[in-house]
Amino acid sequence: MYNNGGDRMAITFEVKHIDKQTGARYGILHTLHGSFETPIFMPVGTKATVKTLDNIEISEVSDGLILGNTYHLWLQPGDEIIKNQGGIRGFMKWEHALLTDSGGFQVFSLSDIRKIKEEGVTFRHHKSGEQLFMSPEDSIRIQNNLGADIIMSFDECPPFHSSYEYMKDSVERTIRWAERGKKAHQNPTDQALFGIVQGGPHKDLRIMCAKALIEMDFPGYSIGGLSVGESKEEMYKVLDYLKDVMPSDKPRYLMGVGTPDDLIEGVIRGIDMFDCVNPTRMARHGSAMTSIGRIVIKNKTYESDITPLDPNCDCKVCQTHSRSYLRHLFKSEEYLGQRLVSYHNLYFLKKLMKDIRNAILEDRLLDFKNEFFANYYK
RNA sequence: GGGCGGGUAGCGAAGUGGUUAAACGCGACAGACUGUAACUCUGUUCCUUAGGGUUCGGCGGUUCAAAUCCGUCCCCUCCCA
Repeated sequence: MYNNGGDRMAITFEVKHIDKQTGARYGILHTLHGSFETPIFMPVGTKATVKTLDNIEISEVSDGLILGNTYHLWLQPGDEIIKNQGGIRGFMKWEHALLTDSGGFQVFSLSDIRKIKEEGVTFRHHKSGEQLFMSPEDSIRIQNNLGADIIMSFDECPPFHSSYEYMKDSVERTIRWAERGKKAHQNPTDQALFGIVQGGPHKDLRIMCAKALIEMDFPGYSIGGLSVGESKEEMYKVLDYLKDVMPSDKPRYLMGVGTPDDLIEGVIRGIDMFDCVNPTRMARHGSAMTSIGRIVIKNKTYESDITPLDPNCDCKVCQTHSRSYLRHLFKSEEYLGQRLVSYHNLYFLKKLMKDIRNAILEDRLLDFKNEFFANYYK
């Protein structure tokens, strides 16, 4: 259908409606394993598991598109093993769509145990200490083996407040790596490779990076290097810089963002796709996302509270269990607590994205935002 | 009845004369968490009107100074009768 050249495309993207109040986009993202309404939130399943949940539950609390991670699956169990079982989809028996991150984020999160060179990144294995090396070509090769519908360029995710000189060098290298990755990509008709825009807080570097990637013509573009410790204002500013630079007919993916307020603000700034570990990590640490704000379910105040986690939620956890019971599960270190709150948090974001999409279709996203924040604190 | 060891903050447990309100662990109470090195990490945890005050089974001593030394009493473990 929308495939430029006549060849099969791994993904196609249609923008169906633009919200008159904010300019936010409603669209459909077609993959070979399902079509998805956007804006969409994608739960993170780093090691081919959305922590604590099984596939049925993941299906219930996602729209059918989840993440895996190149670096972690490369180390364990190894991408060849996964390839031989039909990729991540066959390996974990996930019937829907997948996206893999390239390992670029680990260049940031594992910064103490890695070295960056033009050729690629040397890591020290975080458990064994063994020397590892990943080039942009390696990352793509591994992602070809993992077989996700959407894959990412190998980038450097630099600290947000690196010096301008460092950031410029880093961005230029990330662009070269994107080019190398694109050349190494073996099956672009099955897997859509996205370029990742870096540049920290700098408008000129962000725009330069975006333009260079657009020149290479990727089927979608990611925005990286955000939600790494900078303020929300700084993050929103970067999105504003890029809003009119990024191609309007390609999906825009804001990597690593997933607080309710950031999702709304991101959508308003033209973002179509999000992922984040926040809902599941917070859940495992005993915090719930609710329509009135964050609830730390471990707190003593919920000891005898027989109301549901979120009184406005219709998920099975809120329909069944009390805050008192959930708090008890956490205080007594029972795994079920982590599972139930993970389920609820993802459901909450799924519902939020649904509400956002409806608001866009009805040209009232700004009203929706104001209503949402009227009840929501923190 | 005799002998040994012991009683330290909510619990466990260091400390055997002087920066010791007392290590550390657990528990408790808070906080953090945004492309997952994460069931992880951080802080507080005798009282306080924040100046101080009162502590290491009880009472009484020694000393400039005691959880630490001495006497005595109470309680606990184990062993012998």
